[in-house]
Amino acid sequence: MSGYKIGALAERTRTSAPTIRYYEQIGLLRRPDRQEGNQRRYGDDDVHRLTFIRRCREFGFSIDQVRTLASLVQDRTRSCTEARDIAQAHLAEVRAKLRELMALEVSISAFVATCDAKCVGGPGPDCVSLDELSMSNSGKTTPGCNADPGIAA
Amino acid sequence: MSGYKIGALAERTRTSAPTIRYYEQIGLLRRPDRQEGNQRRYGDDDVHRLTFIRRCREFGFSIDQVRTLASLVQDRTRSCTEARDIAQAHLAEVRAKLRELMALEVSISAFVATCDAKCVGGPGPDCVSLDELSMSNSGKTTPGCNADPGIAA
DNA sequence: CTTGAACCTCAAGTGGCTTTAACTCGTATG
DNA sequence: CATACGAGTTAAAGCCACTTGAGGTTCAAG
Repeated sequence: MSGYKIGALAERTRTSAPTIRYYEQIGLLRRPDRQEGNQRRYGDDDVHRLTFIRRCREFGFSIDQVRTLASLVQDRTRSCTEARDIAQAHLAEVRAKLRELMALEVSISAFVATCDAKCVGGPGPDCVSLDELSMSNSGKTTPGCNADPGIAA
Repeated sequence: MSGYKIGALAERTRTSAPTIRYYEQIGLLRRPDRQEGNQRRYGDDDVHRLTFIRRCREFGFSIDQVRTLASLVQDRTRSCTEARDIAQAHLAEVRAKLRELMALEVSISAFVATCDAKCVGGPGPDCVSLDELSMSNSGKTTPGCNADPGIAA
């Protein structure tokens, strides 16, 4: 009657069963009661907590950050400002990665454009686009790109 | 006289020595000659190839993609169009991730704003921002956010 | 000759799961 | 009642692209 099996919990939270077991293993989810036959049984509490966890993960928070955020939900005496600080730190990371990717977009689309311009008649030994990538020239990367892409994802 | 030791190669290509050994191990770099005493000796060819590899990696190409791109540099009969195709595929990935991150930025900054608005006087039991994340409501995520963030990085 | 930095190899750790293998359990049908 | 099948169980390995650590050797300077 009451209680979901792992498959039901997975479906409700758009998670996979192995992921749920993994979260249990790393202590992110509690170890649930077992029914006869050793199968896990979950309740609505678990649905809520896992929904929360998955949503945080979708937002790109690390497991460790999620761990902290989840503990804040429990402890109402801290909560909001601390959560905001974590979210703000994460926001800074997201924005940094965003800048990186935008620079990357410029570089790679420039590379593609160069290829198209120089090799119109198909492949040939005159192609220089690739060679330019192995030149240790002064900071300039792909022709037309002046952004430093930094370290990519 | 001629030949760089691994540290010199690392410095010239802004790589670490372990990474160079790792690239050798996975067959991305050739196995270099050894001097007396078993230390690796590299030449300018290696500097060029590794520069190329690192630049591709900075552009976010996977090791496998780099492997192909590097082989294209060797084989001039294919080269340009094939390289462009790889770059174009990668560009599509970068743009997809870019869209994801932009949606994420909106969601998280909305969350931070909610925290700031609702918990002006410091932490308290009235904070609801966190709770909203565990509600299994209809598609809406963080208040003020109507984008589907999808799967994060 | 001694020191200490740089080199060597091999193995394990990182994050966040996914996949595989080999097993048991629960239920529906013949 | 036998059996087939899906869903559950565990433990361990695999993924990516490195990084880190342990423990030993070589090289160049003083």
